[in-house]
Amino acid sequence: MKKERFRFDKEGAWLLSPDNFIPSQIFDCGQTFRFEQSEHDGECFEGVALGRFLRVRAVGDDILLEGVSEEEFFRLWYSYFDLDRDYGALIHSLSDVHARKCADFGNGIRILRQDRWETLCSFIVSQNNNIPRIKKIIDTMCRRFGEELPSGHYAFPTAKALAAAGIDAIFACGTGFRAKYIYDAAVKVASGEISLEKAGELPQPELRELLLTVKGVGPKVAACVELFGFAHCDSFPIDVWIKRVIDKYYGDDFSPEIFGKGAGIVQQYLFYYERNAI
DNA sequence: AGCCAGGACAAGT
DNA sequence: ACTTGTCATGGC
Repeated sequence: MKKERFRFDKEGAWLLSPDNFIPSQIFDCGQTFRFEQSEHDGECFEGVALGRFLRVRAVGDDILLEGVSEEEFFRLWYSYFDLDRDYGALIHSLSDVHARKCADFGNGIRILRQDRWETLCSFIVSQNNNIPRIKKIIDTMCRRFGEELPSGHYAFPTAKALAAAGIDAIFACGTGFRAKYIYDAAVKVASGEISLEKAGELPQPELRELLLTVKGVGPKVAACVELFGFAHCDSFPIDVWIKRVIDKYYGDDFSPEIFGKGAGIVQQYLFYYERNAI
């Protein structure tokens, strides 16, 4: 987005008539598990991201990030909301009919560039689970092992904190059989055996290989971590919903490549449409 | 009661 | 290289 489309005042940071930015679609499309709709005028979502409490309000055609300074906006949220990407151009470039229909339906979605550790841990929790329960489990883990913020909310627990907590304490958050997986990921990251910082430099195939060394991380979880944590927008997570989509609209010889560059983003349109428009 | 959920793993063909 | 049972838990 161009710079004249932002404004900063005592209320916070404003996105002035942003393109392809609908909070309910961004926060409620299954990419993040830490935001909830709240009671305010207009569409409003709040939650914790990047170690900070954030409230996002739609005011008319504009979006307000409450209490966010210009410095903080460009340091954290510009990248978090992927504001450099032209989603409109991507949508218009789609030649596949069904994908285009889904993209038009979910045209307010943006792929969040989330914290890598939080993304890895959250999508381990997600396996064979449903979104409301994933949110509940993650909320419990944050309350028990995350740092309390000035706002009274809780940050996502660090890998070090979860490694120190141990399997039993992680299990007690309701994680079930995933507790040992979360613990393994926490130990690998906390010990430095896996550096998520350095992993950002890796090309996608090598990053995939690295992620698969974590117990409980298979192709689907790895793809989600690549897409939502590492901005690899060609990574294409296939879960039970996308399997259904492939069976219904495409076929056995389906390949994400038919969507061209940015197939992972298209996947998100397909996912959102299948869950919300049917 | 049985099935499903943003799956992965181990054991068995 | 594929297929199948298992893994916790809660909601329907």
